[in-house]
Amino acid sequence: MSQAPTFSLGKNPELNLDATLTSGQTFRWHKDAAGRWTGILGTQVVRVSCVGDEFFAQTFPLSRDLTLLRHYFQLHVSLSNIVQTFPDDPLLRKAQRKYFGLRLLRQDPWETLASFILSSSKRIEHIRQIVAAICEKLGEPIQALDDSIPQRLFFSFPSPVAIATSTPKHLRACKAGFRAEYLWKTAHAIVSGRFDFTRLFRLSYADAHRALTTLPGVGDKIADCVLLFAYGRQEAFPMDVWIERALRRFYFRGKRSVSRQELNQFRRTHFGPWAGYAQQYLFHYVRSHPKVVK
DNA sequence: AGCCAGGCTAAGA
DNA sequence: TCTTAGCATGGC
Repeated sequence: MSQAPTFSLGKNPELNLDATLTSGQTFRWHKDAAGRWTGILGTQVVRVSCVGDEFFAQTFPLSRDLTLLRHYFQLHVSLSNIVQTFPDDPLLRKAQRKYFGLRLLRQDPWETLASFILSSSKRIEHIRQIVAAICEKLGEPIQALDDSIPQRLFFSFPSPVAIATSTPKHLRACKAGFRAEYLWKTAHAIVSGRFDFTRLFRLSYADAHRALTTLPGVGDKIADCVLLFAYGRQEAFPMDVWIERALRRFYFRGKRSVSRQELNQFRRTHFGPWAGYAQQYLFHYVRSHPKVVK
């Protein structure tokens, strides 16, 4: 058998694969002993790595068109320009210094929506387990016929139809718990045409956010995750327990009496035009250094 | 053993 | 309009 060729996507010093792929925006990438990352984009298995400043990729089956990867990693986006717009405070300075190269991905809307419905009140490691189980049970098998891939069988992310024609009971067998009914009902809303997530691209942030929260299992936080990680809406600032702790501790001196509404007002105004990016740096930093907020 | 996790929903104040 | 119990599950 053969080995797939490796393509260069050029030099990019603004790409930190480890930070990007472990920062809780995506749940299906795996790192091998050589430091390469393997993931699934649609029905294609891809393997990426950085050597020095150079970004390399292999695709299975072979594809010479790397447009998909460039789009997924948003390689045209200048991180240094973005980081410049962040407010200047000690926490953000530390986060961006330590994890510079952390990029927001542009992921598939349905996979992002479904994954984050499954994410609620779960640790990232466990979200990965649930998503993996759902893909194995309901996704389509993908063969990566290449000698250099140890695990040759992968699975696509199950379509809305696949989820909808499954059952909540089946989804619970994937350890989805109480999120099973949410995912199943949301899949039905999409299959039936009651909800069209391609339409969201043309809506304002506020309207898209409102539309998403009509879905079962999707509230303010998950809507923001979907808008940020799949639709590229930089205003979205997902506030989970970690971000909330960080805001209270570092921007309100740990004052307990700060209301939720004050925090909302703050996150919408303080972080500038790339607030979503700032949020991702904060999140990854405090989650990697839990003691600074606990 | 008890607590917590990239929350949401519905009931009650 | 705002708070809060309840909801599965696994890891520490």
